[in-house]
Amino acid sequence: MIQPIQVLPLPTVNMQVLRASCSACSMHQLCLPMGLDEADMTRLDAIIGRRRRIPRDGTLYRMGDLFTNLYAIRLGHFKTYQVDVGGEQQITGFQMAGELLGMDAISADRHHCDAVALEDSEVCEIPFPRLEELFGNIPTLLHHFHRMMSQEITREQSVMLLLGNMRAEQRFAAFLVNLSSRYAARGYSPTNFQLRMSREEIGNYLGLTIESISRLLSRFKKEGWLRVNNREIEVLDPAMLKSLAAGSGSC
Amino acid sequence: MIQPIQVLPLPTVNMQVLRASCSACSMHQLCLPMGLDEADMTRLDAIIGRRRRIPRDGTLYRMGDLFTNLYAIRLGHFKTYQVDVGGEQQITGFQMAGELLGMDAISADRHHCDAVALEDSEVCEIPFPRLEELFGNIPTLLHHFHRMMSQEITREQSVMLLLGNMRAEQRFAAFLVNLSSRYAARGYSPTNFQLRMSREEIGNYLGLTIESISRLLSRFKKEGWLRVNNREIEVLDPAMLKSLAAGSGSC
DNA sequence: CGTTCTTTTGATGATGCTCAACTGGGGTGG
DNA sequence: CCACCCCAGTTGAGCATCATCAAAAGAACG
Repeated sequence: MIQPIQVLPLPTVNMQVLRASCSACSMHQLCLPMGLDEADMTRLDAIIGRRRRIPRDGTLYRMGDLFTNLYAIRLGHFKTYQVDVGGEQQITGFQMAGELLGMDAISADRHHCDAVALEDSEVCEIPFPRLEELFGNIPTLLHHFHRMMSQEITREQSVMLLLGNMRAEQRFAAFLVNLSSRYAARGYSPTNFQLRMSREEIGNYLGLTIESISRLLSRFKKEGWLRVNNREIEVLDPAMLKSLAAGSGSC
Repeated sequence: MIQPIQVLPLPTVNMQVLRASCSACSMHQLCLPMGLDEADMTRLDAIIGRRRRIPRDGTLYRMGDLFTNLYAIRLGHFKTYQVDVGGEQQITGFQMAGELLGMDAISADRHHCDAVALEDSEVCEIPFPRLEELFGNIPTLLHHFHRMMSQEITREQSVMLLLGNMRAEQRFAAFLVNLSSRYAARGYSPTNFQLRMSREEIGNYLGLTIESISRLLSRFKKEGWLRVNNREIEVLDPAMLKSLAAGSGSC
């Protein structure tokens, strides 16, 4: 991916103003501009104001913040989580490049969760009111936007299935299979990748404790299904993981 | 609600062709036409083809069915559930009048779950391609549609929080509080209502067993927080339920 | 090299599941 | 009308899974 050379005049952190361009972005086959022709992509580019860098552990938005933008992840990884009244956090998703953040905020005009970068990341800011104006003129864009929202709904339904019905082993296998396929869709190896999140974050997402995750990793390693080195994962037996995730663990 | 008098010429079940009219529907303040003026509501009415009756336990659509329509519930209650490879079902939601069914199907052009009526019900069929055409002309409608999809996303996130973080008692209290507030929004009593779903379905939804639900009901009754008679619920201590749902159960 | 945070591993225990028996209401047929 | 069945729900006893608590071992960082 070609990065324009930058001269940085004392940049305020997080506020790097770089022209975002969908046509030049390697993610445009997965992201919002999918399927647009040159002309329409230019019109989309015109409303995307700037790219914004978020450092590791930096917050993109917080629950309760006024909703003005959607964010397309251009680079890096994020987590989103809700905080309940008791202060407990529940991670509702891990997002990677090409995915859209903030769709849950449309309903109440305020963000419904926190979004935090798991590593140094970059997003494209998409002012939602201007995007809505574009919808009237580019039906393809609108349709694809609906697909992305719908996809978020089905993704969450799958997590509900996971949290409601699966045992620990199955949850964790499903988690790995999911990551694997998403990396594959981005042209990365489905068998060798880095976990960008801590054991604790994985556990939180899966409704398990950090200790359980650690034990599962150890066991999967011992069984020869994985090679594990800190956050470096090598999947040795993808078929086995898939069958575990499908629930045929004990059969 | 005024029902037009019908002469029924050997109606095929489920295929009752009745003109649906948003303007005459008591749910239009909650449903898709929310906020539309007379003229736009008429245009929406024009594309809504028919009302369809679904008897108790009748299937509105099945996972894998081609996606052609959204459905607005006019009357009655539904459940949606996913079936995993092992044949286990996970209920992903209970829907009531004024709510929209089928939004999860947009992403893949096929339904992603089954929708089944919990009692004799009626829906309005909304052909999605025609709705999309309308979006170009009625920005208010589009915006509200986005709010409804977004609301579904936040709803599911709350269920993830529930399934991932809460203990049984808290889950069940949250479930009751949720039902209560939805009935209130529809002008029904928030303290006296009928459960339309079985104990087993509640348990499935909450990631618990039927026995646990039964025990929780007995305990809530014993504590004096509820009066229970089969599926008839009377909430005696709404504040207590809310505080349980918020996680201050043991404090 | 020490400090701190993350992860691993072990021992113990509680929450909620499984299995089983029983109750009660509603419908059916004698 | 009553006997019976069937299904949904209730209640109890024992147990498994995963959480909790504790301690030690590795990484990461200055």
